[in-house]
Amino acid sequence: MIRRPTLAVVAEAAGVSLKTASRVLNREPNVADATRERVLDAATSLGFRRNAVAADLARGGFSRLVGFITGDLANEFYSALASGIERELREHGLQLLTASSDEDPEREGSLTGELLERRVGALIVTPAGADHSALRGEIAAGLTVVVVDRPAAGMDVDTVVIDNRGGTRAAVDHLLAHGHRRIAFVGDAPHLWTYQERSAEFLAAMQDAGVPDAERWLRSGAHDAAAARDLVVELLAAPEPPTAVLAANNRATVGTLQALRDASGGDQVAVVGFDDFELADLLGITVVAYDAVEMGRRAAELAVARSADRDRPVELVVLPTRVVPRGSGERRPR
Amino acid sequence: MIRRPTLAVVAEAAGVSLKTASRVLNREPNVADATRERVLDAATSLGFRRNAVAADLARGGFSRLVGFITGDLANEFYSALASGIERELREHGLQLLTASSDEDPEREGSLTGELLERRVGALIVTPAGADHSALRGEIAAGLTVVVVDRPAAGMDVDTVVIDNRGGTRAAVDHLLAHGHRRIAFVGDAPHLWTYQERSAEFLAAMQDAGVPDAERWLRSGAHDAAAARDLVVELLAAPEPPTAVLAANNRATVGTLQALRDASGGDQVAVVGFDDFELADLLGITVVAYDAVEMGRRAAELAVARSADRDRPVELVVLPTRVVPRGSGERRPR
DNA sequence: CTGTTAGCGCATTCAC
DNA sequence: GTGAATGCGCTAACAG
Repeated sequence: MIRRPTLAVVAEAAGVSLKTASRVLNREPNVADATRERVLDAATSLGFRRNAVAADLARGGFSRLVGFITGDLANEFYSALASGIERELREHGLQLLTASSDEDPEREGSLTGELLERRVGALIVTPAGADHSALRGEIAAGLTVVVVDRPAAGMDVDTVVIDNRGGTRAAVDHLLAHGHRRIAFVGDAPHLWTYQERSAEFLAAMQDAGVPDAERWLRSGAHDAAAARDLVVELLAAPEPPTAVLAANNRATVGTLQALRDASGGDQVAVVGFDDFELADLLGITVVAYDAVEMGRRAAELAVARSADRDRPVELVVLPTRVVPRGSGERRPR
Repeated sequence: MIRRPTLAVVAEAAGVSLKTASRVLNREPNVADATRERVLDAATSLGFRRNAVAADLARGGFSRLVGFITGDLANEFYSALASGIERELREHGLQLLTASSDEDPEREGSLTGELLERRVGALIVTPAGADHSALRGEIAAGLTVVVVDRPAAGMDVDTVVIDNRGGTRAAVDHLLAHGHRRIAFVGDAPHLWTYQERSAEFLAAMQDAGVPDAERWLRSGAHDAAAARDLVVELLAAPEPPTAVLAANNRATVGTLQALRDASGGDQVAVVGFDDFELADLLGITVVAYDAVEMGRRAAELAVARSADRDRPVELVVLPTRVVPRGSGERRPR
């Protein structure tokens, strides 16, 4: 285990002071070309590599790391976010530190702590719980926090979300335009902000279309595909079965498709899913799509901007969605 | 922007020396209970948070960070890896630093540099290129490197891969057992180690089965779904069209399915895909499956083990695969 | 059980 | 253009 050369060693080898070596390696001006080259030569021949840990400590304040606390890295939505975040950070010479909360508020809290110990310059969070008192204190202490996917209740921070209401409205209108009236909404946990937004807009759109009591076809609890399937099976067996289903997220879509595959006449039921997925094209599933990578990129952008200017106004970025027709959403009721 | 209290401040508030405060906060023994409590009280009331940057520097050597260089974080395979890695690292008090190489060897090199500056204790890499000269030097200098998914040519490091040959053999045998002889293999870029393993075993298995000239049905270049589709379309139009297709990765599987959907009689062709995917179940696609999260976990485990014992023998972990029959692989030739 | 003395590797004054 | 001195916040020997 060889010891890495330090700046001091490089400086000595080049016959200059530590500070001059530091200037060269940080590309600072006011160094004679000859000196610069001597230092550079010494550095490469010694295999010097700067120590970012020491540099960050010396500089004081924050490190050049940004933390990302996500619900579940293995979920394709969150990994798309991470990908966009990482790409944008890199442009600014920042590195990404990721951590999974497993959607557990308590874990989210302890992860926040660990990342803060690392003195991250900013924290990008997909809030799991409702209580962010810990974070609030940190923000007061100067921490940059950006929230993605869902707003953090009661916190005045930069936020990036998609246009949940617009997407839902467009999906419902799409189905209405194809002649459907009995449209079901299959959503996940009622306490999620995205559920609330989407379900509320669903009801509003139905009401605007003159369909009374749309609550009949409103279901929640589809936190996974199996639960969604059960909900759809039950809907189909009810007195007034829906002729179309709006699945409120990608897991709900999978469950819906499973239920329809198994049901007699299931292939007659129209389906629109929220969230695009790779095989939707192959399966011919109409979806409400948006760009998750861009979402991450924008979040990172906001984090960088606020770190540079703590006094800028808090921003709320709402990304557009669009309906992508692929067949399943264009079936007409019989 | 408030200044965080340091250990020294906490110590003073508690009326003890810096070192004693350090002992308490690091849960070291040999501190009187009364003292311990005084320090803890001071720490919490001051809102103290240890500075991991300073701690790592003082400890010297490496930081408590582990780097992961992946091909593309947005790809579900890599994000599953990342998820497994992160989970295992957390158990050991380590944090994960992720970076995407975009499968570009040059980028892989510069990312390696950046992570090393951060003094990561270990590097987990999905090697993009063939040249790892930079890494080799670092390993000599004491860096722990673990390689996942594909071995790094000419480097004697801990490695985690799946049983590509066994999986391929099982898939071919599965198709043979269902009566197929004209089996096609649709693989991605020929320079990829996984391609070489899988294609070689495909040919060997065919030969063992007494099918001559299986090269007729061997294709490469399916780096994305569109390319795979073209390859399959061409295969089906040839004089001796295959009655079954073994798609060598998840993108190839998608392309194959697209081609079969569009071809007349395509629904007669059997399909087995390498790599499982969420909707394979719904689509009834038989696949060669394995556990990518576990793969990441094992890699992290190896990284931790080697960091603790630099002299342990280099390990090669080969994870099992299994054929999951779902219908598409059980069709018999007509 | 507790405190003192030195650094870790670098950046940052301020001189020269 | 260049350098000497000082400190970032903490850990690590040693002493007491």
